[in-house]
Amino acid sequence: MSLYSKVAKHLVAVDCIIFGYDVLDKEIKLLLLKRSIEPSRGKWSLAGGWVKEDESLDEAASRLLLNLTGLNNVFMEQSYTYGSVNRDPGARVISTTYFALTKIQNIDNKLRELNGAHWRPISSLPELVFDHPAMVDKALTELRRQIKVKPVGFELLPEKFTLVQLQDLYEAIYQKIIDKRNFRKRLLSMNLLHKLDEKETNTSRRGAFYYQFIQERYNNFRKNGFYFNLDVN
Amino acid sequence: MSLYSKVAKHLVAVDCIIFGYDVLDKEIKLLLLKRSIEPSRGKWSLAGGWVKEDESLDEAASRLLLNLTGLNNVFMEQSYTYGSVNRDPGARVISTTYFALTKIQNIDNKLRELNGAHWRPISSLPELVFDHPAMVDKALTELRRQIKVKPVGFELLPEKFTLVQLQDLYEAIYQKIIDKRNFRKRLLSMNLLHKLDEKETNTSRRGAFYYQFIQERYNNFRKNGFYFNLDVN
DNA sequence: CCAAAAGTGTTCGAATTACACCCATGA
DNA sequence: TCATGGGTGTAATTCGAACACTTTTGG
Repeated sequence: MSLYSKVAKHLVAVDCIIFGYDVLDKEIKLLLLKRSIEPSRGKWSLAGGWVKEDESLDEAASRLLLNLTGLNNVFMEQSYTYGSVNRDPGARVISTTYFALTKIQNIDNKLRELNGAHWRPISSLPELVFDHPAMVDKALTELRRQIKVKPVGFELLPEKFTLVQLQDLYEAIYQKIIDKRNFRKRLLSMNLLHKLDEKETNTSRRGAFYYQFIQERYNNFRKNGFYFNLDVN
Repeated sequence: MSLYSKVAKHLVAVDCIIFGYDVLDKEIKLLLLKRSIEPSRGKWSLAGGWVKEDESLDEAASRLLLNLTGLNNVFMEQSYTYGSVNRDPGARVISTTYFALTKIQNIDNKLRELNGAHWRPISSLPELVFDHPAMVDKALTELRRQIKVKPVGFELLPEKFTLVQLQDLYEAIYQKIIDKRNFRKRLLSMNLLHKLDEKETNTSRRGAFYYQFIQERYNNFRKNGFYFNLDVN
């Protein structure tokens, strides 16, 4: 510390943009909280917290997510660092955002409620504090970009899912209708999916087969890229 | 400040990955310095500095670039924030990187030399301190990604350039040979370039026509994207 | 007149898009 | 038996990739 004395130090926070996907109402949702402290107490915000002296930014983000949802080992990636002097009216705070993709049905709802966190669809978000709307925008843009190149979509679905559910997810993210036959053709040609014998029978009489992704191929795609381009300008 | 008392504060730095392109030897270069302070005094590093209390991260990065090169209003974009606890052996420092694209011939060489900064080709970088190699890698990946989607390549070229020079630049960035006819076809079909009457006559007897980009269309492309895909796997 | 770099079109194959009907099932 | 959502193939078009020769000019 002595080496770098006489230098300004800063409050550093981490804010998490936690995405979830609701298979039933086919909407991308964000996990949001009501602030319990001033400033802007009672307004909605992303899940945020301070970075401790002895933890990395990544660790801080994971800690926040764990405390809020009970989830560990979730897909999470740094998005952007917000450093305007007056972005937080309470003090000069520098904040790094992370976006996480979670399986909505896996989170610990006791923990969630204890923290006053709620899922809200991105199509009708409440008013967010500070520059949190910009944070959400940027993370969403990043999600749309990445989903073309990594199979991140699956992080949002349950372990077993139908092709219809998978397509619904992509349509929700792109906000665009996708041709069913072309979609299936592309996906199945990747040899990424394993068809199960089981059917999902709640949404239709006929039932739709469940699929799982083949873990090995999936990991490979995560590393080397995916190229599933639905070319949404 | 009082509102957020009792919270750890951090040293926050900015590091700039400053790219330049040398038309003559057709290489992408980085502007690097020898550290004048401990730790690692004498080793090479990116241009870095502390973030002041009353400036944003963006401002800090611009200030560093200005002090080092005399350049203002340069293409500069935040890349990533590095927050491992022990990344800097001297102290716990959180550092946000920015990458800048500069016209190598426009920088103030007096200032540059005064600061002990040198251009080094990315193909043979000296050993860099700390996690600076990772910072460079990430910025380079980002540059390669962006050049497909925004016409950022032009930021690295002089105002007037030949099609050969432009292609050389793309080849330097991609490390890949591009078909001359296809390259020109694509580029000219975008109506982005304006052919001048003047020729560059140093590199050939015949001479190659200079081009400029059409500012209006250029700005438009920067906003809305570009789709200049040379599809490098 | 020749060496050296600039400039210029066409063909082929692959990939993407558009598009409509049959199937299985429970009520 | 019928209403509902699940599942399937082919033809047309577009786009990207490959490829070689002519032009200009200073020495």
